[in-house]
Amino acid sequence: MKNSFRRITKRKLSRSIIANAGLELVKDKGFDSLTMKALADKLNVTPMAIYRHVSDKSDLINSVLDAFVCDVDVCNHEISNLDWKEWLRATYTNMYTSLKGMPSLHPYLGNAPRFGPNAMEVLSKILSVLRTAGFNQQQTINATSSLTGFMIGCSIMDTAFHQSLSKSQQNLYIPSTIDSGLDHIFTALSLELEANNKTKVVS
Amino acid sequence: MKNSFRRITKRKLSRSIIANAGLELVKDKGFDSLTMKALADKLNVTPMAIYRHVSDKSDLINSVLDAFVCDVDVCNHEISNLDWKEWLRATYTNMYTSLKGMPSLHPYLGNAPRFGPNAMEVLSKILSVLRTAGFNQQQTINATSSLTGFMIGCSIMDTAFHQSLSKSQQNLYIPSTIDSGLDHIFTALSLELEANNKTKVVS
DNA sequence: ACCTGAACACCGTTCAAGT
DNA sequence: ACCTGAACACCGTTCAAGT
Repeated sequence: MKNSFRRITKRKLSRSIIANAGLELVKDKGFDSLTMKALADKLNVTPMAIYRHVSDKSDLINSVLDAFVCDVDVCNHEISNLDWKEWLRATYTNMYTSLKGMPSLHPYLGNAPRFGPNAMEVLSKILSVLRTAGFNQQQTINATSSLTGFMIGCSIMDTAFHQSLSKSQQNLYIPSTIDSGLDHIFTALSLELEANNKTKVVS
Repeated sequence: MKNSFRRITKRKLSRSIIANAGLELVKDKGFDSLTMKALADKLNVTPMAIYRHVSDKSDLINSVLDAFVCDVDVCNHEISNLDWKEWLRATYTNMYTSLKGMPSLHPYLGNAPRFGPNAMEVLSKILSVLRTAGFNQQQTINATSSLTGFMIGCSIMDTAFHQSLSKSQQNLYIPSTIDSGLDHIFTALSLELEANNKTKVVS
């Protein structure tokens, strides 16, 4: 009785509760609003209470980013039903769309964030899809780097491009979707895979 | 006499002097060291003197970024001597190498920076090379977006990837150069161009 | 173990004042 | 026109103290 009471009243905070509250804050009021004080107010605690669960602000940001990855759930489509290309297209398009919808997170991406557990899970799924498709280890790393780099850069660039053009240029600019770039990469990856299969038959 | 005296003693500051001092500060002491106070100390003025030439901190950052673009001079190779692919490869490799060498600038890239005059000059050169090569307007925009997005994303990712792997994984990880990704994109662009030329011949 | 309260050094930015 | 000096609200973070 006494124990269950303490279990309820204590431990109001946890790393994941903090991360999700932080994500909500960024969602609602943007990048700059994620401060220790604002987050503490949202959680009805003192700013210092947060430091019991995250080591510092950059640790907080990393866990918010990982909460975001978990939230958008980019890999919710079945692997088995699609070939590698379609699966990757769906996955990266999901990521891209999610990121574009949340430009407040962009500033964090440049800060060499550490991949959290959720991001790592997505990453390992991508790697395994590529390996299963027939790419060797180095090709898999290169492909993942190309795709991920392109997806992130593209979502950042689209925003930057648009802001940089003068008023008169803005109606000229048709924002590029991520599709054409993915087409570029997939075309090249397919060729790479064909070459792999040929040398396999020969040897 | 009096006028020339005033011209020398006054106007110690200018937008470009401030931008270059800011760039030096970031170069030497990293991202976090670019504060109004530190910059003012470097220039031997009061923090407030800077506000006469830049409107606020984000304006300062944009001008520092543009000073960086000017500094690295990515387009110093001749257009005429190379075909479009080689010229673009050289340009984007230059940018990538410069950015990798200055991770302190990465955080700014996520902040949807406004392209300054120097960046705009580079951008227009790239666009013109693609148009001259035979791409239509939409293809040119798509290609530029692919290449630039990939280049930026790749330099950010490489750093993030490396930091995220555990110690035991780190020796497994071979950092992907930008080359393979550019290969991917160029392969696809070449196919696109071939298709363009075919339809031209037909019509 | 978990949270609070007071304090610290620093940040960007404002305003009125000097020359 | 260009720069200074003092002040303001806010930031992340520390430390010792409470329960």
